[in-house]
Amino acid sequence: MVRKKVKSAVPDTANDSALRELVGYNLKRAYMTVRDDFVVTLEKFDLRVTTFSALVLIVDRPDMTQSQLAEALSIERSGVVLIVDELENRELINRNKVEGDRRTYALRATLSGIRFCEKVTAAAQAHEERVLKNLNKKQRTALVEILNLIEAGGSS
Amino acid sequence: MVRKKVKSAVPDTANDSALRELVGYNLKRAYMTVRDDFVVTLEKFDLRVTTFSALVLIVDRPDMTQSQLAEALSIERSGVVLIVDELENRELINRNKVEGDRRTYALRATLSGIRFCEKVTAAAQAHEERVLKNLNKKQRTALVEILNLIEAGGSS
DNA sequence: TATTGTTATACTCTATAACTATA
DNA sequence: TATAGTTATAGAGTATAACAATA
Repeated sequence: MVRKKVKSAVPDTANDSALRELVGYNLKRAYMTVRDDFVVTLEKFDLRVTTFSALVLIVDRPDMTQSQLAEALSIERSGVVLIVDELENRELINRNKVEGDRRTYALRATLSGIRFCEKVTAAAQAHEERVLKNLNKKQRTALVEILNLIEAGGSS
Repeated sequence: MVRKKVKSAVPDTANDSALRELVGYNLKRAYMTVRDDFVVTLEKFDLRVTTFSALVLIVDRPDMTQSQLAEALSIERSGVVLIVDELENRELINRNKVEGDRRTYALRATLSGIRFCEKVTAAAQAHEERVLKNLNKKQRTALVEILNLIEAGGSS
């Protein structure tokens, strides 16, 4: 049977006006919107968001260690192992020996890793255009500035 | 041994400048900052974020159904069952019979549920003050406006 | 046939803890 | 003693799929 309201005091949409009073709720909703589209974007490259971030960080900063990567990604070292394993198995990065400290690896992107990263980054930029199409340049700048103020407040 | 750099071309902090170019990355970082503090805030009430949202929605809109709640929370109906179970076990809400459709429940907060919700909401507002302390009134308004533009773009 | 709520199960992501090898 | 990386395991949170009751 098709849903049919005959008479009722109850509307059939939720009322989230109280939650909307919280900035955090609006932040979460927008974040989810962006993330959902980004996840779909990265699926074409068989990448998860964190794996993409890891690759970009390694490309951007050759010879970083796994512990530094864990710190940057805000995850545990044990989680980094799996991510680095995958990137290495796909020959996008290498674990290189470090002279003077045989405990650590210097992570470095391969040539194909760098090229791959460039392609994915282009797709990420297209994703951003898509998902931020309602915002003009000034709004995007203002948004990032405010977001960074929030992030800066978290550590104080 | 204390970590001691003698000489090295490699800085010991990560470089996320490439990721910072993506609005989504800044959005995620700020979201994580806010969420982490909110999770701690809600722990005192033995609530998870989604359970809190569910309670507020039910208080705000008496007699909504579980399916409507699932839609509003953007989760599956099966997940709502567990959340409603918990809220009901804690006597914060009731599952009431609906005349004319014996399949559905009308969810309604109890008196103590409403009072509890008010207390948690006050704590949530204090949390927001804390986490948004770096933003003035104008910035908060601008932020929500821009976030809502992003969210609106997701459905188009 | 379609929908609501339910259950059982599986999956994704991450944390925790214990371990090794090195420092 | 402390640190880097590793492994095994567990937990949180959610989705999927199948089901009974009802529409």
